[in-house]
This record gives sequence, structure tokens and C-alpha cells, in this order.
Amino acid sequence: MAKPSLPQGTRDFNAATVRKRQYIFNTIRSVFEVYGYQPLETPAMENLETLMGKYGEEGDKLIFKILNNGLDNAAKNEKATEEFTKILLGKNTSFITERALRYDLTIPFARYIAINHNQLTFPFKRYQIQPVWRADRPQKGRYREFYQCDADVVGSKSLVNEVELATIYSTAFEKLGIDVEIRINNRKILAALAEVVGDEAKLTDITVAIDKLDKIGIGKVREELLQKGLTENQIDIIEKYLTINGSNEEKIKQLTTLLAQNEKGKTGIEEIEFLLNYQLNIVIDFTLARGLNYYTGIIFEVKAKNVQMGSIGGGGRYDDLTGLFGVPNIPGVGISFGVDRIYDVMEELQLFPTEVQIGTKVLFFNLGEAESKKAFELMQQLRNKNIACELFHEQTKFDKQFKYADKKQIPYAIIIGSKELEENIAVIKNLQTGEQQTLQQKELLLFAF
RNA sequence: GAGAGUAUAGCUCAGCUGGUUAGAGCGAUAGUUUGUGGCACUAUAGGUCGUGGGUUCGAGCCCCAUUACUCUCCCCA
Repeated sequence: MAKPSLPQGTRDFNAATVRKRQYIFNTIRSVFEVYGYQPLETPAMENLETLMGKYGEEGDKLIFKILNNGLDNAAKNEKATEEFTKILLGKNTSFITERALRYDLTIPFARYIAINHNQLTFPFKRYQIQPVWRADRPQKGRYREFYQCDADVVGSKSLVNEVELATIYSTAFEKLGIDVEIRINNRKILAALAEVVGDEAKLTDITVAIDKLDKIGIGKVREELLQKGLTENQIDIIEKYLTINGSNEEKIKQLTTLLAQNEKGKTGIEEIEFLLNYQLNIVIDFTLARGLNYYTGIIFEVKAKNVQMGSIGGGGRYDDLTGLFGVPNIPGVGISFGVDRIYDVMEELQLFPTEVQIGTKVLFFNLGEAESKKAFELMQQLRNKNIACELFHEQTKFDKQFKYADKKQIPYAIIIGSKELEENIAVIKNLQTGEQQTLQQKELLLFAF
């Protein structure tokens, strides 16, 4: 038989990894909850129609499509064969596939709003932590199945939402112990730049090129813009924009001189100033663009300090997400946590608390039939007090039982042999320090494990 | 979609210009006179060298094909 293997780009998570990941999820979830966000879960699969065309041409190709379960009527055979040829040509047909795996959490959320907007109280704040699937070529830090962790608020234009989301970022990362820089920019400013440059149609090309700045450098960005058909003069203005620097105040000052005449630019600057008034721990970065096209206002990106790693969070404001589903005029703003990268950062900087990694707290040694029966009885009492315990599965040498505890990193061993059984006592040993003490069996329940 | 690399024991890898019975470390299991572990020592198990062809007296090593995985670009989290 062939060796079993995993589908490309997927992973098993062992006990230690699951615990650490849960720790991240729980920390972020608790912050979401404290800020009044409500959980939402949507199905792993959506109707293909719901997803197609929402992520651009590239994105459509990366959607995992689910094959229909055969024909209900043999008469359709010929038609099906015909339709299948279309699939081979890269086209979609509901005859062959009408469902697909969730590609992100935002579109299913928009779909949910579109279905339920009549019954929801706005502003509607939800968070969602679920896996998504992409038929991408996997590589480092990039998988075909991975978790997203999103919080959005829709039905409100207030910038207070942006303030809250920025605060959620700093609170969550502080709780996780990660030192981060929260960068912000405003799509309105980028739009203004395109207007000032004199070519609004090139907005997307400009943002895409700018987004690559820290990766490929100013020279290559110029090259790319040139290729997209911008003139040297236009690119000079963009370069001037990209070289803005200094403190937040200085940056705003420089930008004002550059874009002051432009209405959009003015609003964009005012919005950023609104956030700055809240004394948030944020940094203006006018070179921040983010790839997703649906953003229209403030955009966020979070980077971990002291470690070489891409962004570990991002988000922004969008005006009309549900318009795609026929329900217009519901603006929103949202953020996302990149859990897999956060995991890598925390692993590298050793930020996981040791408690997270302990499964079983106490191992009861098995030293005979009567002894283990007593041990079992005591163990159940500890379990009732929510202390994770195990009884060694068979009577064997001390050596083996110790090794088991050692391998599983169990911090305490409780030893009840014939002597202890007779005298109603128990030996409790701290396996890390090697210290041990003898207690009355009933005192065990009061022991601070 | 474009490109590069890797494939030998459960894991990480050696294996010389092709030459007899393919090795190490870690791990696993057992033991070192059966009520105190982690260390050390000893022993044992475990591989038709990814798969299919070819060259050769002879292939883990060379050639071709194929599959899987890893990485880079595109794109993205």
C-alpha cells in the first residue's frame, strides 16, 4: 500500500501546536467579545455563483470548486459530457459544479448581510474565525487551507469604528506579547494622488505598484509604472509622494502641500487626523496601499517589530460590499488577523506561556490492583475539580511510568503503593524540581497543582 | 501561469570518479539483580535507495520519463 500523505498545502496540527493556536484564537476572540462583536459562522461551501467574480480574474482561478455528485437522470448524459468540455476549457458551468469552498470570510459575510439585513440591528458588529481554502501554489507561510480571523462592523460611517478596530489591534497584540507597529493610510489619499497625477483610471495600477515599494524598491516601482503607461512627469509626482517622511505630524504637513488643492485628499487627511486625535499607537505610512480593491477609506496594516516577517494583520474601510448582492448603501470597515504568521512570530520570539503547553497535569502511578483502584478513585475527585489527570495504563516498573510522564511533560506524579494504601497517604512529586512530599489522601484535593 | 531544487530507516541526513552483505545521529523497543525518572551503557527491530524505463559485466550514484514534496516569481494571508 502506498504511504498515506496529505493533500498539498494542508497540515496536521499536533497537540502542542493546537494548544498554541487555540491560545492565539482565544486571546483574539476575547478581545473581540469585549468590544461587543458577535460571533458568526458560515458554511465551508458556498454557491459558486456567490463567490465567482468577487476576487478578480486571478482569484476566480484560485477558488476550489466542488464537483456535483453525478447525474440524477441518465438522459442528461449527453448534455453533461458537453458541459464537461467547457470545464476543461476553464469555464464554469452549474451542470458540473455549483458549489465551492469558502475563499475568504468577507464575501460570505457580505452574503449573510444581504440575506439578513432586514432583521439585523445596525451597526452590525461580527467576528468570524474559520478556515478558508485557496487553490494557490503553496510556499513558505502560504497554505491551501488556513484560518482567517476577521472582525467587521457594517452599517456605520463613523470613524469611531476605525478607532475601535485600531484599539482592538493594539490590545490583542499586547495580550499576545507581540511588539507591533500599526500602520495606517487612506485610500482617499491614494485616489487624490491619482487625480493630481491626472490619471484616475490608473488608480489600481498605481496602488498595486506602490504596494510593492518596500519589496522591490523605488526604482522597480518606477519601472512598473512606466510599463503601465504613466509618463516620467507623472511618476515624479508619485515619487515625491512616496518619499514623504518624518513623524506623523511632519508627514501630514508634507502631504498637505502636495495634495492640499484636492477635495478627496483633504477629506483623507482629515480622517487620519481624526484617528490621531485619539492618541492611538499608530504610524502613518503613505506608501501603504494593500492589494484589495474594495477598500475606499482608511486602511490598516500590522507588522511585528524585531522579526523578519510580512504583515500579520490588515484591513480597512469599504463602502459598498453588499452592493454585489443587490443590497446597496451598507458601508463597513473591518480588520483581519493573520493567525499562521502570528504563530510563527510567537514561536520565533518564544512568546507562548508555558502553561499553554501543558496537557495532563497529574499522572497517577499504577502499582497494583488495589493500589490503582484507590488511585482511580482519587483521580476522579481531582478530575471533578477540573484538574487533568491520567492513571498509568498498566502496572509496571517506576522507570517506565516516569518516562511516560517525562515524554508527555506531565508536571506532577502521585504515587500510591502498598504502604500508602495502608496508611491512607499519597506521595506527590513535582517532576520538574524533583521535590516530593507525603500527604493524607484527602489533602490531595486541596493541593495547589 | 513561469522557473529552480529535492526524493536513501519512523525523523534529520551521509554514501568518494558507478564496484561485494547501504551507514550515522536522533527516535522506538528491551535490558543494566523489580519503590524514584530525565543521563550513561548494552542489545534489538526497522530500507526491494519515490515510481517506470534505459546505458553498463555491474546503478543509491549516469541518462530519459513520471509522480510527490519544497522553494522563488505572479498573486496573496
